[in-house]
Amino acid sequence: MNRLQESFYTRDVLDVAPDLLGKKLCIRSEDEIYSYYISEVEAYRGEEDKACHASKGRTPRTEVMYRKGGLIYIYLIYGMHWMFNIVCAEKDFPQAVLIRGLQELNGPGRITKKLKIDSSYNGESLVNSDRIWLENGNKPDKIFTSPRIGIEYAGEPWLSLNWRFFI
DNA sequence: TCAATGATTTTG
DNA sequence: AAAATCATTGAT
Repeated sequence: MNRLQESFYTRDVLDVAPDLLGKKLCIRSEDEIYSYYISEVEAYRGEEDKACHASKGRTPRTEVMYRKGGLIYIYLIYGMHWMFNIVCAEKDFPQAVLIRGLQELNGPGRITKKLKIDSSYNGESLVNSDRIWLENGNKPDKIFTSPRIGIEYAGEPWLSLNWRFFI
């Protein structure tokens, strides 16, 4: 067992996001353990980031992002897809990483469908949970960056920031 | 290129 | 109470 500890998550989201690439996402389902390498992520950082849900302030939905790093933030988009996010930074700093892709499994909505992740995981801790956690994996050879996807509504400068990281 | 589909947020 | 929003996907 090689589980990542809380100190990994409580750093700034811009440090955590690229470090997540190549890590293993492990999930227990019916007493079988499956693991997938993370290949694509995006950083969402604070209330001033117009693309981040926390930019509108603390609401029942975004409350979990204001808590300590290492928790899971789940929410439904377009009425049909669960998005899987990892909360970062210390308490009261709303930051999260959206997991957009796993090795041989691209698309944030397809991940949660395949792994059977739903709202019951919201607020769960990757440090303590017995059904989902992260382990050290392969260090990626090279990391690419680009602007984030699907946030046209946020406007500049957020639209141009290279806060998407992928292998 | 666009319909499906629903929790959350705002009053467009 | 009603309407708009939306970090997507898959089919046409």
